[in-house]
Amino acid sequence: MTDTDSSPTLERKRGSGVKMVYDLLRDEILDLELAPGSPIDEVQLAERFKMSRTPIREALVRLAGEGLIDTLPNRSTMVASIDFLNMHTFFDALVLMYRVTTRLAAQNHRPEDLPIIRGFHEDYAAAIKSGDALAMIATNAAFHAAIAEAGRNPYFTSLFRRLLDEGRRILRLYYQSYEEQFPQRFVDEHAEIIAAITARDLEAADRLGKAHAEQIVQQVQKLFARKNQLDIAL
Amino acid sequence: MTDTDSSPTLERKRGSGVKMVYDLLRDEILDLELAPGSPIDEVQLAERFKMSRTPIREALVRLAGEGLIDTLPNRSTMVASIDFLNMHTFFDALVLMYRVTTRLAAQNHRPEDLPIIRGFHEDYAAAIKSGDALAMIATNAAFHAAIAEAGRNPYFTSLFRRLLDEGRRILRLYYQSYEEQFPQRFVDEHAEIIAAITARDLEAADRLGKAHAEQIVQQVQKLFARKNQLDIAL
DNA sequence: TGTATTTTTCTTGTCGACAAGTAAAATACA
DNA sequence: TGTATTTTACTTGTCGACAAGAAAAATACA
Repeated sequence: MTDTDSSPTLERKRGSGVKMVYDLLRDEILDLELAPGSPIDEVQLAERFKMSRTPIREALVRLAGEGLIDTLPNRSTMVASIDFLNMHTFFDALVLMYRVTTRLAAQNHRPEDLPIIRGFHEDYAAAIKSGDALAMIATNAAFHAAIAEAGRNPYFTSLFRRLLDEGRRILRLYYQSYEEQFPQRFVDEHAEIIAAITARDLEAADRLGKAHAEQIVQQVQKLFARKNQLDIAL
Repeated sequence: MTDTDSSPTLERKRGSGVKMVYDLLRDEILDLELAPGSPIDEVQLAERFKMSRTPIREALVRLAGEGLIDTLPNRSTMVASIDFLNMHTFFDALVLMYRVTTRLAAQNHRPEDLPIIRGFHEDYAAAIKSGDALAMIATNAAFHAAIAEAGRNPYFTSLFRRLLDEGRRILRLYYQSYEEQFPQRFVDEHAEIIAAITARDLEAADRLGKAHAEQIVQQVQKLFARKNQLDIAL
């Protein structure tokens, strides 16, 4: 039974290997299961996934293209480090994309987009209630990604997704050490944003998106400052 | 002499093959030497560059990551087509990035950035004078990319580069059929932008960047409309 | 003991070959 | 002649093996 079901070698469809490796490594990187700077070994991955190095390599090339891993030619490849010194450039880009995607969603959304957005909104509220930090991070990102999709500008959406990914890493960094809650206020702000989008109120969506983004940035900076303080104290 | 110098097979350094293929294909795609939708054959490229399919493949994966080629699994891979229907999303993103990068350059540039920007400005003026459409397109993109670099936000810079690439393709599309000149006005606007950046005048840089971008968008839309008119007439 | 040089080891980059999957061509059939 | 089915041809995806480059280890030398 288990023999035929989970056959040890190959029961994989032809191009699915790379996607599987790509998705899994991506998640492990974003959840900090693979620490920034930690080495990535091709043969090790090949053994782990029971496939040759070729598809592994393809997945790594893709991850490198998105800046999630760094490659030193002829030497090693490792998980991209988090650039604390230039964190402000990240915040700048994040705030602007929150604004733009929310505004565009108010302008371009279609009726069928709203239930999807509301669904993630409820997931987020549930995550807040349960106090599951990882779920908060993930559902918040999904909520805003859905809004961006409704804005229907693939250039903004792809940059925004990249920023949300990077944000997932950064938040994970803090929420693994400190049991901190996202304030309830964020849930209310999400509700306001949905209302502005539904009403097609561009200016309100813009303003709320900006304010919400700045709240989140402040929250992260507060954690950042406190962590530094503790680090110095220890 | 020529035998040892240009030895027919391998005198290539170890990781340089992919880069060469990547750069060359990228240029051919952006200059429309490879038409959108035209097929890309791996073995053909392997023969052309006298290397195995592996490095070719890696270059293609990278190009696919940047959206320059589309891959149909198990079937074919071809040059990405230009999406005329959603051109406005491209223009929206382009205008915003012009604004943001120009503003940030006014804020964050260092003294050593200015000569580089001025250099591309002169190249652009020369291209306008000589009437070389391709050089106009290339030097204009280089000018604004340099400004973006001076703004020192890698997230904006990378999106902006992607947009400038796509713009290079679109402009190339029109300037191959119509011998049109970029107006002299663009040169003057470039000079104003440099002045605003040098003076660290954020608001002026923002305003000029936006106005300049909208000028360019208008220019393209004018060509676009005229082409459609001609297409209908024929 | 400390430094320079050689050797070894380990990782990545490239290759040629084969297998899987798809589209086109050829064949069979009505 | 027109359609369904089989066969062929061609392209991509994967594999195992080998070669090049760089770091680490070992050796030689002062």
